[in-house]
Amino acid sequence: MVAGVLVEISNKNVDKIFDYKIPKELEEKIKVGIRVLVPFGRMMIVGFVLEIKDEFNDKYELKEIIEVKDEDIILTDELLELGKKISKDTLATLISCYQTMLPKALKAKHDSVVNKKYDTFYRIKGEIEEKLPSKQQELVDLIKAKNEIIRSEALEISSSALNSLLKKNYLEEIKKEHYRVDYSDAIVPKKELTLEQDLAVKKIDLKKHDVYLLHGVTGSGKTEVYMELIEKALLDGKSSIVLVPEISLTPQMVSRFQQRFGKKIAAIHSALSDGEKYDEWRRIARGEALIVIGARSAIFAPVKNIGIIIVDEEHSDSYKQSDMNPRYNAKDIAIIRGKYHNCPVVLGSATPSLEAYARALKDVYKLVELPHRVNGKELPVVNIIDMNKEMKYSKGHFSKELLEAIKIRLEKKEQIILLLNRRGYSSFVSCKNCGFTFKCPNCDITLTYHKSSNTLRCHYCGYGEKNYEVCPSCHEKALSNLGVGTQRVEEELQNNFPDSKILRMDYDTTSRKGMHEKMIKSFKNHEYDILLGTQIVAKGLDFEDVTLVGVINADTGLNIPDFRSSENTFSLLSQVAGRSGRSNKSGEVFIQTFNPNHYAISYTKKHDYIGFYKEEMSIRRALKYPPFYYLVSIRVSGSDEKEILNEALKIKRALMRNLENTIILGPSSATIFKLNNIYRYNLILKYKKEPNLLDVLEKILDHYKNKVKIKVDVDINPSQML
DNA sequence: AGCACGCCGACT
DNA sequence: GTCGGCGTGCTC
Repeated sequence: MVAGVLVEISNKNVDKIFDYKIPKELEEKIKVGIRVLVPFGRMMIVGFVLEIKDEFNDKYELKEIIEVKDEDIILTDELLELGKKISKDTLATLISCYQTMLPKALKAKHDSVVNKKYDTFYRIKGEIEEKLPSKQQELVDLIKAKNEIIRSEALEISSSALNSLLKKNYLEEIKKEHYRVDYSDAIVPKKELTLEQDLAVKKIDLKKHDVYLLHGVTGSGKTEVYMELIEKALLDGKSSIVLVPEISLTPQMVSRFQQRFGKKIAAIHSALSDGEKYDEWRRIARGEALIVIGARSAIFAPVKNIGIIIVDEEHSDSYKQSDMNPRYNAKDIAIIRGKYHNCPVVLGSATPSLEAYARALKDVYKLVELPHRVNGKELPVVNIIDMNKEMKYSKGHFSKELLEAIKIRLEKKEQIILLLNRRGYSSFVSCKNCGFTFKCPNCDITLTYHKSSNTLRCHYCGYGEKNYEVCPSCHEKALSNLGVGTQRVEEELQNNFPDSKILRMDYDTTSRKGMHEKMIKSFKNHEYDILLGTQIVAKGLDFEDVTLVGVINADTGLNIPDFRSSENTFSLLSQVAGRSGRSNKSGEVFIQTFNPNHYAISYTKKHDYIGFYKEEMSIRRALKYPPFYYLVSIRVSGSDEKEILNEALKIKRALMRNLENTIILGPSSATIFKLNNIYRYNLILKYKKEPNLLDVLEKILDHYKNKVKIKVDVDINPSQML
């Protein structure tokens, strides 16, 4: 017998099946989907068994498999097929796909580090006829009563009694695996659904595959809908996967699932150690955990009989892996798995991605709506503050209106959330007088300021011009590059309200394990009056006493050199506005901006998703961006700047020769042009229909696969354009 | 990935 | 003449 093995080296040259003889003594143990140790060249390497066959390849002598690494199958047929599909769609090596599907502990470099832990239990073995000393008898009685007993409990009674019983061979020893993560039992029964929620649940057919877009305003109770659907699947004996953008940022969501479903859940998050992740993975594989909740990679959870897949906050770009291969999108994987299991996939959001909403309108996805808040209240009133006017009176970060509103809420002892938008911190030039920013005439993307050359450049097409002294719009000498730090804003806030208690939450203060959760708890307990933070404060948090939300600088996000910057800004502002007035008290929102007329801001004020959608779609259509066109970004990087640019141009020419209906932009320098002495150039492809595209790209990658000095990375449907 | 083979430059 | 540079190719 011969096994086809894929070795654990992520390199296009060895990304194929190598055949090995199966020694007689291993024949029983070798199964498709397990890992084995094989000799490879002069090395010993772990690989995955992908096929088992009879016939020999007699061109050369085959080597033998050395040993078996797994007793149980770790890649099921479904996951094996899924890996092949991802590899094909993303042009990544097959082995890299399998590796991302598995927890770290199952990868070659780690598997000696993580050990399974066991608990020892004892049971009575047969009849005991002799008369036992009292302590031993006590122990025997206890074990008889409980059927079995854990070692620690036995030791509490008497270690010597236990030892004597063991010596006399009266006890049977049982080893049970000890999981490092423990969940308490379910304690909270389900809430009564509102009519609207109930209707949404009924629209989703659990018996067949369809993709649903659940468009529910902030506070409309999407989570209750998810839980009801999961419960229905559970009654049918089926499991579920729930994806959330970043699980460490949504502890409230996890705890609600835990309270409702108890030990049936497995929460996979970054705070878990490799060993803990491994334990969770095995609990899932054995069917002990039926509800998996986690970030992007949780879509690969080894659940068997899936009844529903939920992707919460589907507009989030965190579902796309963009920093390494395979550059996959968990939403795509969700749909593939949904088809395989013939179960629905529910994409939920208050501000759906344009792609998803466009598909819903075309009936590719089924649209389910939750237009009202569960508390029956209207969405909070949003006030837009024109900071161009404000800046004439004060030089701080706060407008008079916002300060006044904070004062009133503090007096009423209500809570406040302030968002300092730090996304797009990269330098761009804007006019302090009129708010003018420089845009690329070809791409409608904010130009990035390059200090060294004093130029403004477009990172899409490479367009560049010299920086200006005077604002071309209002002719004032008021151009500057903007940037604000949280500490400075905190100081200013404290000076204005010396008696208020301010909690600052950003990536610096929450990086320590568990800090984020602790902060949320203390804010919920009213230990603080004001929560000041970055994007973190916008994510699905539910604070009853928050009645005022302020956005200090709505603009920075608009100036990110990315065609999605308006969409992302609209989405962020809508999300953070939704934190206000979630219980009985009605809420209000203040948004400070230098662009009060920008549509991303004016539609936030009106809570008008559809209006925003229509306006943004017309821009996307005109400029040939998704969802009208598909994008591919190609990055060429290496240490020799001239050579890299040259190769990028060669690739462009090759693409132009082989593709008919594709627009090719660039090469242009990447946002971070030089990183660790590696230069990076980008090409961007836009196309509607190009059947040969994957083949052409594959050929280009093949051409560069042996070149050490030049690296070519392809990102299909990139989520951001850096 | 890791290792051997092989074909040109500066050295005991 | 040789030691060693890393560019190229191969691993069942």
